[in-house]
Amino acid sequence: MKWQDVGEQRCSVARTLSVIGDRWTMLVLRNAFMGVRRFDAFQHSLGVTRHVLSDRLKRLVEHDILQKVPYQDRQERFEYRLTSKGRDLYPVILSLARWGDQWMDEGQGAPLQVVHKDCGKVFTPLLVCSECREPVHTRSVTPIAGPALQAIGE
Amino acid sequence: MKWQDVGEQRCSVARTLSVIGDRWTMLVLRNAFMGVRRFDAFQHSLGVTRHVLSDRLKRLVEHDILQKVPYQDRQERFEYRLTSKGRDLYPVILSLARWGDQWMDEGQGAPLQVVHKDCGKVFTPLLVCSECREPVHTRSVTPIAGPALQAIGE
DNA sequence: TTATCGAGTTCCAAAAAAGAACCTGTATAC
DNA sequence: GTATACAGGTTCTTTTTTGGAACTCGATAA
Repeated sequence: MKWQDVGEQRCSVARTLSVIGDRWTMLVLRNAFMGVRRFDAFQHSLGVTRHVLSDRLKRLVEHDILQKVPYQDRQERFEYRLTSKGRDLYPVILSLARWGDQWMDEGQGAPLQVVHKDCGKVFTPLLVCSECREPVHTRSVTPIAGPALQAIGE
Repeated sequence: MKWQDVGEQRCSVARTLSVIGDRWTMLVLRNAFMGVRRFDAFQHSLGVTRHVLSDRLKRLVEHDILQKVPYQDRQERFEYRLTSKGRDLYPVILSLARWGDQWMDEGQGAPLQVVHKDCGKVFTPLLVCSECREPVHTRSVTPIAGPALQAIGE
């Protein structure tokens, strides 16, 4: 199967990955969350080739994850900002960071920590059930067919 | 920068992505969470080439995310099972699925829903602060240098 | 005896990424 | 008024990675 076809599967993970699942895109987003907005800033901070960066930014804009906003009049210059669709990827980035902190830290602890402004404490992100607010683990979950699958009788 | 070098950055997201951040690995893991364990089952369910699958499984085993477990004696056959390090990636997969449900559903709703056995309800995964249990958003978070960075005086 | 299965490996062509150089308007320095 | 810098790309060539299909290998079933 070609990678382009992955996005057409009836699976939300596959659809998501077809947009942001390539090598560099997620790192572009990480930097966007850290406040990076301009082409050259992305390029220097990531070390990705300009070619690939250009391509990825274009794709993120097409998918309305980033938005090109002009910041200069005389000569048109744009910066790339997260849209609400893009900001909504924060749990993904935080989950990746959390896992890296825990399993890839080489015994040194997290390189960055996050403070929750609302309560003022250093925290770790925790994935909980929206209904009972208890942490969710593999074993405590059962998948069932959702509306999109029920509709086609599967 | 070459992709191999990404894992050496002092960033947990980069380190994580250097292991699981390529096109197919995350889909392999999604299927592992759905109970897939054998080579051919992965291959058929994903449509990935055997070559790439073989390579990705090898890498996941090297990084102790999957474990090869023999399930047959006469001729050695193995199945791939998630280790605890691997199971700990569940929040990542759930976050990806959640985002896809919300933004890539083409108006049809989620293909799969998840039931939380502990409370018996269909839920959406929610990322909360480990300290105050309130949902975490981009704007309510401040990153600070963690132990690994403080140690080298940055 | 031939066929099949599971779990790969090998080979070749096609696609994508790396790396570097080049382009294009503006602005600023000399 | 020429030279240089800068932001934001594009073009080019080389290297890596995929995609696709065929082949291997030992064990078993028909």
